[in-house]
Amino acid sequence: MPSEIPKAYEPQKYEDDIYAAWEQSGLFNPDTLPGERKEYFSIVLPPPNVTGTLHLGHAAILAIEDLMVRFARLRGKKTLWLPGTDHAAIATSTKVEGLLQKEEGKNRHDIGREAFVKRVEAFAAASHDTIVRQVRKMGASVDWSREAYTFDAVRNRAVNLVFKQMYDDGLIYRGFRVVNWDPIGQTVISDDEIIYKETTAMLVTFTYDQDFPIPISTTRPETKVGDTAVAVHPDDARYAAYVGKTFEATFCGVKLSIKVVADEAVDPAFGTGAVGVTPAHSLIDAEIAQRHELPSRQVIDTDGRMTSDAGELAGLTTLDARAKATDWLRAHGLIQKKEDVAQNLSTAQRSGGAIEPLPMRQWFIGVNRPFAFKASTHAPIKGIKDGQQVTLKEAMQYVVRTGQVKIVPERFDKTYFHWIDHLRDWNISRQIWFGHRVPVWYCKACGPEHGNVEACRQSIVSAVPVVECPACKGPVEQDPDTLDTWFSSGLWTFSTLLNKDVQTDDLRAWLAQSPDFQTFHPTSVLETGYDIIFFWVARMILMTTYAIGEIPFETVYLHGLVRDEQGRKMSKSLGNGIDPVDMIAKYGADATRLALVLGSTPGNDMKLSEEKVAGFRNFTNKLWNISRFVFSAFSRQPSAVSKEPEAKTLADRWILSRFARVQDQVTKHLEQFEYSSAGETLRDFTWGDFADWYLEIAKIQKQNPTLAVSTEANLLFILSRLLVLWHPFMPFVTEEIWKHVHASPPAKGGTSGEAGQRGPRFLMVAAWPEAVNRVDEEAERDFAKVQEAIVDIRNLRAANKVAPTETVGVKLTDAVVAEQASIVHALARARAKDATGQNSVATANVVVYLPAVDAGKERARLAKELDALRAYVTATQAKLANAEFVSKAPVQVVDSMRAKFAEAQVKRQELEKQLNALV
RNA sequence: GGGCGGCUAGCUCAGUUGGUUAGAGCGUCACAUUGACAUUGUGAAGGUCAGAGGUUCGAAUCCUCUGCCGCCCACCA
Repeated sequence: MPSEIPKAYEPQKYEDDIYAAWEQSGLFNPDTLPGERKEYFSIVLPPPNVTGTLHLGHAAILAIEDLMVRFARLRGKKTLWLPGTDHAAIATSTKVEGLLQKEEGKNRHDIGREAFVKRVEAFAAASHDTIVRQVRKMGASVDWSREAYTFDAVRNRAVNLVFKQMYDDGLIYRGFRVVNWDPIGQTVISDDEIIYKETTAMLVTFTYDQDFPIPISTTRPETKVGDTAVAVHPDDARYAAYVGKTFEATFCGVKLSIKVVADEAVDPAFGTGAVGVTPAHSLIDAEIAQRHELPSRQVIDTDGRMTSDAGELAGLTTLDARAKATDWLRAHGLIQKKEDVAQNLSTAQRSGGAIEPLPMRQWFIGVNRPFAFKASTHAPIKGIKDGQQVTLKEAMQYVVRTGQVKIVPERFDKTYFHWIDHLRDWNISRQIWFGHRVPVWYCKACGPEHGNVEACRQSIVSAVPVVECPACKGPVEQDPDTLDTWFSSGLWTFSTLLNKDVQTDDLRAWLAQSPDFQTFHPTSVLETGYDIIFFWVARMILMTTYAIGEIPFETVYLHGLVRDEQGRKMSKSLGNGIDPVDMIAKYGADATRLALVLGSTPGNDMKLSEEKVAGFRNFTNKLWNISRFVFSAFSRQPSAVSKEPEAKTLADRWILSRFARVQDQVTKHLEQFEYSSAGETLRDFTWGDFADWYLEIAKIQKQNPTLAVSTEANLLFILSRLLVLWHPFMPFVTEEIWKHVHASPPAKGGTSGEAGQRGPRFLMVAAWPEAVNRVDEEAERDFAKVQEAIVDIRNLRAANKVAPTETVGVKLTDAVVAEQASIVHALARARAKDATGQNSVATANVVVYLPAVDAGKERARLAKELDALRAYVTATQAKLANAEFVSKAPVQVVDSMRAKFAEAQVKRQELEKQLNALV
């Protein structure tokens, strides 16, 4: 009953119950959505790390995606938002290792692989519940019945199948090369997991020994015991005489055999223009070495210590060795120069360890290797034929270039292509224990690791566990490495849609037997922060186009990162984080969501402050009170409740016109991913037009018996539709108010009757309002004048410049009916006070009359603009008519002149029409 | 070194194909308010749209250059 609606909206009272009711209703599940839904809309939740807690990045993802999803659902689409969590191999492993060290002073090797993995899994399971609870708090309408995990049995099978397929296609290979070794995490990492840190380093210029003719510069003297060459630029005259020669030198007790080679990679202007080449410990040097067939000598091991090949430096850490090597050089008088230089130190994203390039045998995905493309029969990529030879790089570029995958905002296309251009083969094996194990087995008895029986030379790659060597029936052991976590994430859009009950070793057959996949793939939108465009977005495109011949999603929507008031990234260590969980507790999920969506545009970072959230809490309360007024101020006659809107007064015409316009704009904005604009349009209408103006007018209109019913009908009409429009932005408060919209009015005598349901019980499955053609420009113009007049009157009255009985005029067009006079009149009275501070009871005579004065201003403006245009048209006409000019000007110039001219002509005609309408 | 973005009111930001007098929220100030809401209402002040040049009848918007801030990529050893 209206009188029972509390004065202020307290989100904490309602949110949990509403969410529980939604969840119970089955409406999150597309299979149990009401009505016939032909089109689908699907989106996967970027799986939060299972060990994490909800931060503002997640909150932004949830707010925006829930907005997309609820909009789609309200528009009658078969809508799936699929949740899940990410095992985040390295991140989780590192975290648990840290805890283990802290709590028990042990490392993972102390407790062994099996025990360690168990521990990680226990930890993951516990924190999984936390993050999932927090996702619910945000109001996310995800289908929990389909929840997936990147490291569960189904996803593991998918990973193994794709691995095998890639191996069979020659895309996955095992190679021995210089990789990024993280000595702290004790694993290799991919190029994308490196973070560069600005540091200063000592650049030392020296020669290996007294007899060596070419000085070189380095910041890492200790690695020079592994040098096998000195490279110079081919055009460098200083060293031309030495190129091709080999010199013997002894450095720190190591006998070096240094060949001088010429290579384009060397910058002759840097340092001495000569580079000591260390093939084993520098990627660039390894490439030089490959070009010149130079030998490689490893002098650093996986613990970051010098190997026994490092002569006097053997056994030292790299830092100690660096000091010792420098001392050695000084002692031998070989140093020519020492200077500080700025340097970008490579560190591991997760462990922070300084990356040590080491030559190792690892698994890679070859991005430049051609393979026979296998097209999808379900949703084929346009333009790549079945069997066509393509590379992964080409496929990744192709789907974006042809617009089959659209990136919003568009400018990230460039970032994406730039990344692909520089992409090297992707190192997918990791030496950590937590993660999808590389599905490769080696024969213990006769495999390449232990013998050289011909039949066993190949690794045994299999999607299903291998128990014995197919060749010799001997025992096998699985590759100890695990896969990069992004390998499994890359399959996410389709691996989450696989039917877990199907047993098959053929991925395509599996997909064919998975109804969810058939219905919901490719997904409609992938929404995430731009910071993981390479890690995730690009990898999904790579994996999905390759593995199933489909695009993973049609649109990529990249939101900006949420920063604090000083523009810093939110982080725990800085202590500057606004905790969304706190915000929800304090201001409600709706306010938190609004603060994250309004005032932020895709791809641009946003700053968030608590004040902003508080501001939107005020708005949720405003909407609540608007509803409270509408429900309580009227008798709620059934006749009004079920009535269509009726424009009896100017104010009615105006508000219905404005609403029709707003409804249309909001729908368009949402369709175009302009969420902030959609929300702002709605807020301005709701607060500014509807609450501040129409509600005030409604108070007056309802006193007029001939207007009471239609006014109520209009209020209810707009309010109920506003709730639908607002629902994707703030689902909780709108859902709560919705209950009142459809509650029956109190029966005569005071007892409330049976709830007379009209429309669906849940707002979340109400119908998105149909577009209506009710825009009434005349009413909008007239009402604007009334508003202006009212404001003028108030100001004049406030300044006591108008006597209480003075007449103030406002001109309206002929559609004005008698009611308008009283409306304007009453509003002026309500807001005016005389100079003594007393409410002025004496009525200001506000009369609506019809002098044609106020068109003057606008006419003058239009005339001015028109004059300018006319002058232009005349001048251009002359120019274009001038054959001499045209013959001199290039064709394009003349064409663009003509186009502009035509445009100006159209514009001129429009203006003339407008002007004539005013006269 | 290469690329991308930003610079609009005190603060945070909109500004959608170039077009009336450049907008919103917060903040500030003034006024109002017993009846939907003080989590309120009305109004005001506050902007040479970073700078310079160009295209145009007309530029915050398009082009060129410059400055400052930020991000991404590369990694000169």
